[in-house]
Formats: sequence, structure tokens, C-alpha cells
Amino acid sequence: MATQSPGSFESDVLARSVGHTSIRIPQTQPSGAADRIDQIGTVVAFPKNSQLYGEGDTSTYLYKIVSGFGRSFRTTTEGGRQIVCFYVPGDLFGFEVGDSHTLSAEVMTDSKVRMIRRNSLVSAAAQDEDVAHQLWLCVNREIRRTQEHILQFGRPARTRVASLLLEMARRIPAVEVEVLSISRQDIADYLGLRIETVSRAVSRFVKLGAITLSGNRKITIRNPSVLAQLIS
Amino acid sequence: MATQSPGSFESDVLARSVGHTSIRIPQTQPSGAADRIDQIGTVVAFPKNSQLYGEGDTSTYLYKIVSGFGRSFRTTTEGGRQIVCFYVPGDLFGFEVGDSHTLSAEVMTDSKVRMIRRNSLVSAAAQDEDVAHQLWLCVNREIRRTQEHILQFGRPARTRVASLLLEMARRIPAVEVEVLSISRQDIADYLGLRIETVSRAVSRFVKLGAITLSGNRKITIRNPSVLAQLIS
DNA sequence: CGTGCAGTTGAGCAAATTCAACGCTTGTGG
DNA sequence: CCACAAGCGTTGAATTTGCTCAACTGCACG
Repeated sequence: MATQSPGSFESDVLARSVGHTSIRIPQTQPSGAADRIDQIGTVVAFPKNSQLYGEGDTSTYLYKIVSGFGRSFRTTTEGGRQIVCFYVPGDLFGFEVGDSHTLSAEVMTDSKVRMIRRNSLVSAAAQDEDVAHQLWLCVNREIRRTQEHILQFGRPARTRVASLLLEMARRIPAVEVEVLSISRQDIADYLGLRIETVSRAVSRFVKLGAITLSGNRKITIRNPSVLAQLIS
Repeated sequence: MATQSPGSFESDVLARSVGHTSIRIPQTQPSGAADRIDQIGTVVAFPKNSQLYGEGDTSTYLYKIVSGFGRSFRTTTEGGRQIVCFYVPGDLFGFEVGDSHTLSAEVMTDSKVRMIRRNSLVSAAAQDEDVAHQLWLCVNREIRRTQEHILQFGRPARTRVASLLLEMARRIPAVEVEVLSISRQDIADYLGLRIETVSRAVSRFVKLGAITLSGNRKITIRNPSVLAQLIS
């Protein structure tokens, strides 16, 4: 709705950019204000691209991003990869029905991740109403993220790319803005496209003046409304 | 794994058909054995194609299918529809982060649905460990269903259709087998395809001897392994 | 100053969509 | 019980979209 003059603002890849996107950031919770959930478990530092868990691993922990970014995915027998979700600070994930993981997860950058034993969290929730409330919110957010992802498919390629750019801009907290650099391959695997297709979409957005690039992975959204209307 | 001679078994659309698919049915819980969750709320009968809630509606209840089938979806401005999830007896859904629904939901056939106030359920979970456990299981299943759905996209059309047939066959309880008839449009909207494409895939499966049709919407899986190897 | 990886761009190809016509079912009224 | 209409599904042909293959560019790192 409220657009803003292009070029008034700079931010990093998938950074929140202008106008309404930036003001929505608080939704992703300032990540630690007074959440009791953040008293449980241990924060562990993971180096870029390291694995949190793999498909088939025993599911012992839930994971909450403190700083950095994560992705969950499944690899296919033919070497393909479908990314199911990107995670940003404040996101809790790793939920499983059974006792083993059905997806893999990695951090995308050097990250700090709070690891919380499933058992601990469930019993903490039984004791502490605040923890229960936070946990409930987190699982509902996970459901929502995944549902929104599904809504992207079945749209044309450039629409999906535009959506992803806007969504990440909205979700990434201001503090983290400078950090994330996401590869074309990650974008492609998230959207179910080939990297060439993603590249062509990005090029088109540049020509339209919707975004600018500085370095391959630094995307600055100059004119969100152009992207938004591609989605329509 | 264990396949069975084709034609040994009959079942309705998306019915569980033979061998390993039928034995897996208990996973979807016999839906009512002794779940405390089934003591809460009220069972309401909904006629075929009626709405449970619409996008933007205030989110007051959670919904648990007692008998029949449901679907959740979002409609696009251009009249398109993306189905996010199909629901079968035992499935609990309608979770929301905020206080309004971000999707719509309908029943697909005459159905009985247990409606449970979100508040009631959350407070019941705080009191009763068994309810909390069931609820936890249900939200985790919802996450899983949605994640699995995402993994379908990015595969070729006929693979997606094959997956859906097998998945529904697996999920639908034996009792309900005769009831569900799903339109090509529903399949297409779930998979992000056009009805013509779905139709062509189905025709191909018939030629391959993997399934037979009796009436447009009665699909009998004759040879699950043929479908399974399309997925590979 | 190369070497290698990531990204871009182009040309041809394959897959799915679009458009259009036809056929089968089902339900309704004669 | 048959005739007919409406809706759903099927099938074919042309078109569009995205993918494959391949060459090339730019940047990072040794």
C-alpha cells in the first residue's frame, strides 16, 4: 500500500527495505525479550553450512535460532534438494511426530542456535504456563510458514521469486540484515526452480528497477510495490 | 516393498488398496479409541461442500474430523485456488497464529466435525497431561503433512499425481473408503496443476495397469508398486 | 595472474498450460 | 423409461513456460 520513493533506503540481501516492510519486523519477536523459553537448553555456535540434524537422525532437540539463519530440506535420490523452510532469529523448529527427523537442517551462516531437549520443553510447558504459551505460538508459526510456502507453488516463476524476496525482507530482523547472503541455489531449491530461472527473474527485476544488486548476493529492494504487483 | 498380485483387492477412490498401504492405516489413529481430546467440544454435521471457516474469519475453534473429509485452501484474486491440505478422520486443524483464519476450510463430503474452542483446548491441555500429549501429536502431524506436501512440488506432474493417490490411500481409514470421491479439480488445485494435466496422468496410469476407474471418481489402485516407482 | 566457483545469458528442447472440441454421467422432465 | 441438458472429464493441437545444455563473465582466493 504505502509505497515510498525508490532509492531512499539501503539494506542487504532480502533485507527489509522500505515502508511497511520494515515496520512489520517486530512480528518476528525481538527474540529474547523475556521469553521463558529462552532460559531452557543451551546455545551452541555452528559454523556456516554445518548440519544441525540429518534425515533419519534421532530427534532429541528442538532448535531455536538466536542469531544467523537456518534451512530445512530433503535431498532426493537423484541429487536434488527441496528446501522446506528458511529460519531466522526467533524461529523454533525441528518438530517431529516420531522419534527421528524426516528432514535435514543446516545453518546457512555462522549462527548461534539454542538447543532444547524435546522432553525438557514439553515438561517445562506442563509446569509453566508462559512457556506453554510461547511454545504454542512457535508451533503455530511453523505451521503458518509452511502453509504460506505451499501457496507459492503453482504461480509463475518470477512471482515466486518476488514473493520470497518480500517475505524474507519482512522476516529478517534489522539486526541481522547485514549477515544473510543467500545463494541462487538456495532460492531455486526453496521455490522448486532452476538457478538459471531464478537468475533470469532477478535480472528482470533489476531492469524493472524493483531491486538493485551489489555483489551477487546483495539484493536491495528499491521498489517493493513493483514486486508486490507481480504477485497481485 | 511387499507387493501383491494386481486385482486381488478393490477399494474406492484413493482407497487404501493392497499390501503395505492397508496395514499402515492404524497410523492415522482409529480416531476416538480413548482420546481425551474427543471429550471436548461438540460434534457438528456439515453437508457436502459446506464451509467450516473462511479466510479472515475470526478463529474461534479448532476442527477435528470425525467422519468425512475436509480441505483447506486459499483462493487467489484471479479465481484460482491452492489447496493446502486434505483432512481425513482423526485430523485436527484450524491452527492460527493470530485471531483470524488465513485460509478457508470446507468439508468435501457430508461430514461430522468436532468443533473445539481454542481456549478450551489450550486450558484443557494445561490441566490434563493426556490432552496436552494428544494436542502436541496433532500439531506435529499438521506440520508433517504440510512439509510432505511441499516436497511434492518440483517433481514432474505424473509423479505428483502418483504420490497423492498413494498418500490418500494410506491415510484414509478403512471405514471411510467408500465415501470419498475427489474431483479432478481438487487434485489439480492441491498439486498446483491443471485439470487436463491431472486427467492425462490418470489416463496414463490406467494404461500402465496401475489403477482402474469405475465412474469418473472411483479410482482403484491395482498395482501400487507401479505408482511407487514413478516416484522413485 | 591463473584457477575455480557462482552467476548470467543464449539457443534449443521438453513439459505443462491454454484453447477447443468431444464424450461420458448424471439428473431432470416429458 | 427415454430424451435431453448440464457438468465433469478426456483428448488433441498450438502455445507458453521453464528446463537443459553450453558458453561466457566476474569475483574470490591462492
